[in-house]
Amino acid sequence: MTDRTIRLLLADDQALVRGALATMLGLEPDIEVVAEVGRGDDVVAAALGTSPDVALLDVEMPGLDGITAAADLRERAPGIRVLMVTTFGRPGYLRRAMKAGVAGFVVKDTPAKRLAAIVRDIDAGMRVIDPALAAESLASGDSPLTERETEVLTSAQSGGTNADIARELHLSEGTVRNYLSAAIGKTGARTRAEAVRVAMENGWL
Amino acid sequence: MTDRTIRLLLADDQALVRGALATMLGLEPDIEVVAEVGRGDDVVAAALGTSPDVALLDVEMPGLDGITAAADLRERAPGIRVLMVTTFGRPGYLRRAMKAGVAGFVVKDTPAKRLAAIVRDIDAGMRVIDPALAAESLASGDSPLTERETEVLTSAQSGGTNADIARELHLSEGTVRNYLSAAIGKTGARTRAEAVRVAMENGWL
DNA sequence: GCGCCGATGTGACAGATGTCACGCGGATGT
DNA sequence: ACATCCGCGTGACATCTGTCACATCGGCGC
Repeated sequence: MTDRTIRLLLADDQALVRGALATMLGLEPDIEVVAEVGRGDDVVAAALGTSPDVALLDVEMPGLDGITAAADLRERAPGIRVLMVTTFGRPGYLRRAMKAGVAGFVVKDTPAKRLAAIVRDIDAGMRVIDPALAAESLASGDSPLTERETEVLTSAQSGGTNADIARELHLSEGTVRNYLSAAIGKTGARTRAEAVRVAMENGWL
Repeated sequence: MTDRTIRLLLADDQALVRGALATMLGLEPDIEVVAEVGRGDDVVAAALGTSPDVALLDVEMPGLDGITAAADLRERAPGIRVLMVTTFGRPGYLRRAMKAGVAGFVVKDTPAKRLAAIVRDIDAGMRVIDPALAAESLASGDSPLTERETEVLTSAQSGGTNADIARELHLSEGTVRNYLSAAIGKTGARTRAEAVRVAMENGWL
């Protein structure tokens, strides 16, 4: 098991970051970057074609978000261990990522020097979770919002009126008002805009 | 002038990205990374202490945003040429960055291989502007919002009521309503939330 | 079965929001 | 000097929002 080369798949939508990470990790003698993709919906195909040991996925990607890509990967290529890397430490991301069966989750604040070590740990079968994020996740807990409330809040993000939201979700305007009122109450906000902000910050959307 | 080493200052709040860029650019024989900072308000001090030729600044940073940092740099150390690098191609950023006197502006979608070449061009006195961004900037034009309208919209981002905004900006509630009404009209929106979204997308905030 | 809860809806009401007309003063350009 | 624009404000008005009480219906647990 020692002296083996770790085959790595890299997925990040920002070419500059992707390239820089590839160069940096490629310098490690025991790591070989075998695939680089910039879209979430290219991940599975690249993985099947290059059979990496570890897949390093960004959460935010066009086409398909990293978490969904991770879930797909688990289904189509269960042997590949996934390490999620993300810009923002939204607690909701962590929860969803864990459900998708990822092996590790770190934020981009992690010192660059440590990344190679983390990749090795992941390859060795360890779980690596950013401790600050894990704490945040426990603190913020599960979403208190029901499915409908979440839908309504999501629809409210774009700034439409109750009538707009009602049309979009095929509900009556009064019902939309009720859900929004409930969501506002549960988030401790005083307006819909504030509720949207709070829910987003907690990863409930 | 040839065969000289380009001294580079790197500023990005994400340690992973910063480190990866430093490693990658450090591999170039004619580039030396002489300073790495993660906060906008550390840029000037680091620049004065290490006298770099080129400063590569991210727009989004805690403490002080990259554009303001670039303006400060221009004042305190006018010899240093600034290259802005950013995640999102908000047209407003480009305009403000140009006003701050930066020498180059590229998005993080730029292929990693090109970055070293761009740094060399910047050092050689060239201007490097992402062409897609430049076009977008022309298309979206200058902000139609007055200073006050912009302030009120900015304050409205957090989701507070008119009364909250009035308190924050020391205005009367009626005045806040007027500015918001004007901003809503100018952005073609129908609610404040929509106006905030439109203004953000156009880089007017 | 019975109770509870979430989804859905209605009606009513106070308060917030968006629009409009209008006023005043200061800065700026011609 | 004069017009014009912006900053700042007031008052009035229609509409939208947020809250509450209440009702129906379908699951789900016990």
